Amino acid sequence: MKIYNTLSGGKEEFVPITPRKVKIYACGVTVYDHCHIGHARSAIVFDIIRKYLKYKGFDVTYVRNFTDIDDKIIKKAQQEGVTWDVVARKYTEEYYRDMDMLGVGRADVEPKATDYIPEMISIVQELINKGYAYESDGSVYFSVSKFHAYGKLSKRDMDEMQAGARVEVDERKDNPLDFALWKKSKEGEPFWESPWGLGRPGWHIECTAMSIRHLGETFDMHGGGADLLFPHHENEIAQSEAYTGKPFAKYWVHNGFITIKKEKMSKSLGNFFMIKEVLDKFDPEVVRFFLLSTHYRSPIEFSDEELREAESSIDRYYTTAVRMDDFLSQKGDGQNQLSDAGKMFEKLLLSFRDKFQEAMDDDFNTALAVGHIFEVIREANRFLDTKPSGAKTAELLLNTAKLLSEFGNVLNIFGRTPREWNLSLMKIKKIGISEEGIYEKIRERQEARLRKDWKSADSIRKEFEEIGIILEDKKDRTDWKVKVG
RNA sequence: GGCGGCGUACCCAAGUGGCUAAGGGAGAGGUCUGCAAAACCUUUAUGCAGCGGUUCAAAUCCGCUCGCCGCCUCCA
Repeated sequence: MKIYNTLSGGKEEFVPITPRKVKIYACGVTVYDHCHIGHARSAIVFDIIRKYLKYKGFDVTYVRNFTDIDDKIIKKAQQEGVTWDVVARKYTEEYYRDMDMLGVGRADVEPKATDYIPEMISIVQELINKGYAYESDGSVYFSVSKFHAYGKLSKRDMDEMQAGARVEVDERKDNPLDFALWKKSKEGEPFWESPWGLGRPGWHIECTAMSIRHLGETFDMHGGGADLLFPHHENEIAQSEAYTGKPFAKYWVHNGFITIKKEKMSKSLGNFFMIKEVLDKFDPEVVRFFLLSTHYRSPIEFSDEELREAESSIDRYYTTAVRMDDFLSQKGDGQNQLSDAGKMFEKLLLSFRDKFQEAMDDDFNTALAVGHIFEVIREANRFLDTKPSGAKTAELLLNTAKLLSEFGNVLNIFGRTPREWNLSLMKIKKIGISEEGIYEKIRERQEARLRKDWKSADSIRKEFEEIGIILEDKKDRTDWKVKVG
């Protein structure tokens, strides 16, 4: 399989350091505020990458950290008149709530920066000993000029960056590009004891400490949002490789941004949607599906309209699932031959696992994979339209359902029953009728239909339509579903 | 200024050298249906921002132009 590596700027054949094992470190969130949908994208992307690698048979160790001490947390704590750890705890809990609602799985290890202070201090000390870092007025800085490969990830030239002069000049630094490994704490700020006095870790050093501790000095994949590329990941590489003398992460994977009206969603622009407010209007599966319908490296435009389209797509799956379930719950008539249409469908079906994997093997092309899934769905519907029957057909449709759920498992979609999907839609769209109430009305309408009282039957259906429920008359019953899109 | 990306139908989107340019949504027509819905079929890009070039062959490679965006400062 091929993965795009930011370090090389191209797709590379994926070869794990240890055969069949993959070690992934993804940068998580700084717990100082609510999570927005951009955080969700990153979490979902790496969740799917991890799932697919497992599906392919790799033994995956996935680490995703929390930054629970930094300037923003301290600022927030001061604003709210609480201590930093209260803020960190509050937003960590909120992060978990959001992720649970979204259906994003936990990482195997979810370390917090402040649990690794001794490790960080010892790395910083070693960097000083090796001459890569220097102490200045109680803080410690990494000397960028000592690490000659600096800029290799973000493809930056140190001289040009200095010419850019957008870096804050700090008297205590030898070079404006040097970054803090350890920061002296000011009066009233949280602190830990260190050889350089009271202070706290710089932003980047935590990832070095935690990834090395849990994954080793060199590991397979390091990821995060594209905005972490510089300076965060560049600095991580510098301090980690200077410290160990070994290559840090082999593959660097960065997800693209979510945009609103073509602009990057960000806190500073104020154009962001919190995860919980999106989930107030859309089912979590819709959000996940939407994010997977565009390649993870591309920007993705976020809007209600796009989400409604995603909702319609998912509904198409569940509608087809009902048709397949209906067939499977029927008794076969003993006919044990597949029709010509069945044979053609069977042949086609057999090719789809390869197609799905081929798509995912190509830098996790979920958009293409989803396209293939909908081809299966169309073909399944087409086959069902031929009104097939028999045990062989049942077997074929069972295999179809299994295949779709196999793919769905990897992408974390299609995991529910059609009924669960519709009940969830009812809740989200705030349709004020119970499932019982629906069936009662359906029975009433059924009686009218038997009397051929089409007027009454149609008026009941009209009532349903007005509250957002669609009735489907079938051979032996009437089904209901929530109107989507 | 430096570095990077994008521009594919009405909308979203895959495709990065070679069969009829995936898939979803929307629209129109049809089949089915008491009528619907769903499903299926047909239809909506002789063309992939524009111009030029390389090639037997390009949406796909190269050059230029136009438009949009990102990073270079905390940021998923």
